[in-house]
Amino acid sequence: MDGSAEPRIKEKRWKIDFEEEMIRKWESEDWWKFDPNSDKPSFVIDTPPPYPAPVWHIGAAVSYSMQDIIARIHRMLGYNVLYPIGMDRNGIPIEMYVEKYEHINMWEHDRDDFERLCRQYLDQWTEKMKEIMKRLELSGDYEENYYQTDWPEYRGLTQLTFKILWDKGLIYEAERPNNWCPHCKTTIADAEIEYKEKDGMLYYIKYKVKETGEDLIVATTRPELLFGCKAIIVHPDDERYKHLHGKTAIVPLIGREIPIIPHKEADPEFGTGVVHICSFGDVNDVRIFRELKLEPVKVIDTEGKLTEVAGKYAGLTGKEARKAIVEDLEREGLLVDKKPIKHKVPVHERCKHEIEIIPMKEYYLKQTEFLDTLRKYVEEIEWYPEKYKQHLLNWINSVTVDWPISRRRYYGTELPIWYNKKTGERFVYADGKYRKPWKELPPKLPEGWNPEDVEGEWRTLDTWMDSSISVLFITRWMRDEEFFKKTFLEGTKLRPQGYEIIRTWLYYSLLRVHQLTGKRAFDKVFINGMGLDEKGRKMSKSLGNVIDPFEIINKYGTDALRMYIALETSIGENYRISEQKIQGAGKFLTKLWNIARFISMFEPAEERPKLEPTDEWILSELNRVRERVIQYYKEFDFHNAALELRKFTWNVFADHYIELVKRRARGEEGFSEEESKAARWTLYEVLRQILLLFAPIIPAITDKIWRELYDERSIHAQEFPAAIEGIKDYSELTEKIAEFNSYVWNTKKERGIKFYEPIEGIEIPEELEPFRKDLVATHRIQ
RNA sequence: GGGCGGUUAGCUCAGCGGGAGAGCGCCUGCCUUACAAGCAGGAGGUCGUAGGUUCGAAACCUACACCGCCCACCA
Repeated sequence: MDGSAEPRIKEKRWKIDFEEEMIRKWESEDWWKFDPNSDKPSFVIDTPPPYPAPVWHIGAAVSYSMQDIIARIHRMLGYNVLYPIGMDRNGIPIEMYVEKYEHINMWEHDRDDFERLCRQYLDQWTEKMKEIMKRLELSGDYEENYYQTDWPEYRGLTQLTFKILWDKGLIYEAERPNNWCPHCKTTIADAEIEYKEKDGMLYYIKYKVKETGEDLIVATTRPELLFGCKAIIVHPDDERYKHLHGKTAIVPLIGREIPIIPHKEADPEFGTGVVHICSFGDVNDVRIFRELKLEPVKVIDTEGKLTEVAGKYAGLTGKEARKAIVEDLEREGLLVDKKPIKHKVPVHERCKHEIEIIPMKEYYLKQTEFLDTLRKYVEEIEWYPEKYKQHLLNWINSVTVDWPISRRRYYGTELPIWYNKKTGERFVYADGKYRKPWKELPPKLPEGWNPEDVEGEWRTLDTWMDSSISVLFITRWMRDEEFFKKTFLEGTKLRPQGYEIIRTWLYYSLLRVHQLTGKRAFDKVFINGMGLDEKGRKMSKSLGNVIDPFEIINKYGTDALRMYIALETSIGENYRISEQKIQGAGKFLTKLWNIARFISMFEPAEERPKLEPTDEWILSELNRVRERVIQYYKEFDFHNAALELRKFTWNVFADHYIELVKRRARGEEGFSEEESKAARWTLYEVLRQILLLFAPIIPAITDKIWRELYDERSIHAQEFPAAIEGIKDYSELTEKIAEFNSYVWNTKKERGIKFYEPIEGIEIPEELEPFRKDLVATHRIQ
């Protein structure tokens, strides 16, 4: 009989509409859920909770797609995968947004109402964000294991960790010079600082030496800080100034007498080689003040304005003061020179405003004493790719001071502290329930405290205090012992994230989880690269090269985007996003669809028939590919898996095997029913395995075909296929077969014979003898 | 200043001790009843520069140049 019929797959090509159809189907299914009762090993993915925003960056879409590929791979490898979707909603960005668009000032607005406004916008965006994530085919848990970092349940846990660490003596309060953002009006940690190259002016200012009366020229970019000047340093070996060691300098304008000290931090090559040490121009000043036990002077206040120590300049902003002071110095002949200079200034990564170093009373979390343990953890973790291990080590090695964790902001988790105004005592209380100390009392007060005298803390915690325990939250630490054991204690824990938050999210997570549980937070860390534009530049609003993921998805579909991701991005490398490439990757979907459509014309053979050598060849080649692909998957290398699979599917299976068995499958050219059945069985089997192996990367198209041809139950509920047993291994001959086919096609072309017309005088090489019948039929060799 | 990564076909990149490769683009011929978003064929590179190790180097070593990123106390 003729084994072919009308194809069961009707549409001529894969349509984007099918993606939405699949996504809707998945929503009502359960294969993506973590099953607490399963005996399978747990695999926990501590996905980065995105910060909700009205639009999403294509780079983020790519990163999250990669995480989803990893999740799907592990389900199909036989793991019980916990893949929660979370939203990070605490912190400055939403506050700044509300201030801008509601035209209000946070400090002048009622706090309750301000928080309500924050929540209102966040809720709106959170829903939008979930929609985007679903449309990206992210198979995370949006239900039972969904979370938000501003949930009472989450914030309550953060407060509980504060209390635990407080009781352990790891948190303390101190007044120290801190990074202060005058724009956000809060202290920030070193990890939140970045450096920006700026044009500045280097001013050469005349100091006097008291003992000798000579001039001493100091070069500085910030003359307004001279009110905080407490010392002059010169390099110990600098011949020009050796005679001044131990002498006294007089600060211009204010006449303060300060010591001249030899110190190796002064670079003889820079400026005049003379440095004035002021509170506080930079971390160097902080260090030298501490080293020399100098008493700091507060020159800049929390508003970024000069304090009363600046006399007539008090109340001016730093910039205004600088201008006025420079003018005055110039008038009095104290300014000898000024030169433009390019220098890097520290800015707050959130708002990009220059930070000041100001002594503030804040709470600190001890971290320096844990660095050795963290270094050990870093070595134990499996890194994908390995090279980012060094990034974290570099950061750990640069940590020298404890982490300031209190923030002067509103939308965050408050420090769970109450103060007794009468006695000055402090009460730290938390039990897992979220409380706002500035508006409510704890369930109990220390003995002898009168509620009338109690004042609650208003400050919030650094948002990294919340997000750094995400892995504990999702594994239900302190909330569900059994779940925690099954996931955190017994499971494999993966942290996938971008490299830009290695020193924050990853570092703080390792630190905090260790402090709280004594355990290493993760077994594996996967660092994804960053999306650049076609020319290799960062995407930014100012360059106007930002791509909206929805533009791409509406045009080419999510599967095409994901195929592009797998094909084009090496693990951990930055990648260039170009529409052309996404379009190119999408071509494979059409090809795969048509392969399936072609195969769907045939009756599937239920039982495995006796196979022909050509069938054994493609199956043995498939066995090899299958093994390599699964190995790649285990190493998170879906890039090479995709390349391998595409090559096999397109350039071996479609181009050669399908061509070789077309006629046999149809039962033409005198092939027997048994022989035809063998071809049909093999076609279905190879496609089945290709679909399974491709499913994590292109989930919609593979599932659509799967359901049409194989099983109504989703392909994503399946495991990867096993090797095919009991066949002769012809995989060594793949090259030879391809070469022979090319040779015949070439010859026909040279002789002007159409591909489907017969040809004479072609010898079949001896080693291809087993495939003679299929070769003869395919090429119509006479 | 320190560290890491890179420099291979027009573009993007893989290869990391014995045949210089892929995708996209380009050229030529084909509507061969799965697929023209396809099929078949083809052009194109002294593998950044200079040394060295080796029977043999794009790959290993050294130096240099250029590019990118990270860290750091340029006041």
